[in-house]
Amino acid sequence: MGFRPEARSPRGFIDKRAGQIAIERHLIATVSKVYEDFGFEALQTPAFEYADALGKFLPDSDRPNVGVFAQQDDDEQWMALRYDLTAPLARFAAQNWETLPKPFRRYAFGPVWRNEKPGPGRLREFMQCDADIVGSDRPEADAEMIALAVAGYKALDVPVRLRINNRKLLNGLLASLGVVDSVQQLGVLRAIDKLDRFGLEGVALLLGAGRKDESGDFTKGAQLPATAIQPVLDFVSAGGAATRAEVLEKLAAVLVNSAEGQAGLEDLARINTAVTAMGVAEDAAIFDPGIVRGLEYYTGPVFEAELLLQTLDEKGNLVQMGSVGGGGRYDDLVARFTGQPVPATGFSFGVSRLAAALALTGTAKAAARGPIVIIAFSESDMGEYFKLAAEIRAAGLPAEVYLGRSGMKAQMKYADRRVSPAAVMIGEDELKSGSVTIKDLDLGRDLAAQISDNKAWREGRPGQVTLPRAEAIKHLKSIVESN
RNA sequence: GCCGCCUUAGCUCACUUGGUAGAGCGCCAGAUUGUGGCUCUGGAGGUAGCUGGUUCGAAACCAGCAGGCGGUACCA
Repeated sequence: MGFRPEARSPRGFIDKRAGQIAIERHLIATVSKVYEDFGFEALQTPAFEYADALGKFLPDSDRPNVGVFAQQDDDEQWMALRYDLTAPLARFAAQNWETLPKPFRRYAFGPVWRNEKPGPGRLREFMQCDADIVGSDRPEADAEMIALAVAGYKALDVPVRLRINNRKLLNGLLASLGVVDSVQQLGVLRAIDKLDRFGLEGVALLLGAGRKDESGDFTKGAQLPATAIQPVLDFVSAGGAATRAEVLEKLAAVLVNSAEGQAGLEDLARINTAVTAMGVAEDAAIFDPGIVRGLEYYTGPVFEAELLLQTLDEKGNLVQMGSVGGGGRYDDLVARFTGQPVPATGFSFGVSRLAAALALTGTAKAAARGPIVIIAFSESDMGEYFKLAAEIRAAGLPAEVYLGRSGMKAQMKYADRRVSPAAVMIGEDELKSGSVTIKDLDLGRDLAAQISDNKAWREGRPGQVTLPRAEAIKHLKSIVESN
């Protein structure tokens, strides 16, 4: 033999087995149903888009794969795998704008790819499930995204708190403090975004000179003067109030001399009225001025879904999951294509992260049961086995004939490993008497817990019955239905 | 991208300051002509991440690279 490749998946990419797939499918099906209930139509767009359609992270010939996975088509045009579902929607909406019913409400799910450093809970290929409204500038459209998200997590039975902010508040704050330099503005927003990780003290350092982290690395701050730092801290601290209306009152006091801030508060007030009308509880969706999200992308209200479950890894360490969904208003995305301003707002469920979190917490246990396994005794009787398999399948139960070449013991082990409900034996004895032997593997496992002697275990044949061939299907059904 | 730690069997890890590798778990088989688990017995499986250097001799010491973990930056 020559070169042998190492069997491994590329970093940041994972294999998903039956259990994980079942969880993801459940999540997507449940969320899709909620989206459809809210009047969103399904849309599927390709994995690849022309790179210029994906937005500002354009690959160029020097650095084609920064952030995205890109390649050149044979006509030399750059194509890239989509990094979210929103950019393809903007492209689709622009391309079909004349004929679409407006406002256009669509949902979509599927994998997205990001070419960046992977980490726990951060893969380079992951699943999203999005709903967006294109063509409505009403705050009530944002309110509906919030109600939709809350309904989605509720349908999934996942405890989540939605945190809501408005970019206009942040812009108003910056304006009232006289922060006009765009680099400094970004610095302030990034500092605020770190609130949940570094606390008020950490944010204060990042707003000022800068902060040194545990590894000794120094992060340069936004260089705000001390007189400007305190108002920012006051602003982000205003989220502590009990109700949405109370948070708005506190923020109004901080933002008195800012027109844009007042406009942002007006948006949030109308959102509050609408979500309250839709029955969204105060603790399910809160206003939190510390939420920032994607810079230079969102233009109005922004949302982030925080998982309220503590997730532990195999070693019992607390896992920092990050947000399990988010969204907001992005009024400039479609305009990139058409030149016409088109307001839009949306929400995205982080399906892969949710699935990972649920798998870790055991909330969704992967009960991936195998098929009924028909033991293969002899070459000459294979026809009998397949005949029975067909009958079992016709009765609506998954079944397979063992197709390896190992002996009886290995076949039982195989059925055990597949987590099969039952093994079926048609050997010489059964053929002669027109019977079948069926072993209930779950029952056998339970009975075995009380048997330590191997001989008793083998000869006792726990969970096993031999009965007339005609009764096989009925018995198998009762076994499957009992677990 | 930057900082720190790490890399030995499929997995988790040992190998007293350099003398060419071991355990547990897992896997396969037998004890048990047609029976999962337990127990016992046996077996397979390693170029010690890669490349180069120091040395009579390197898994161990040094350098570079790759990969992993943690932090940080970025995150549409």
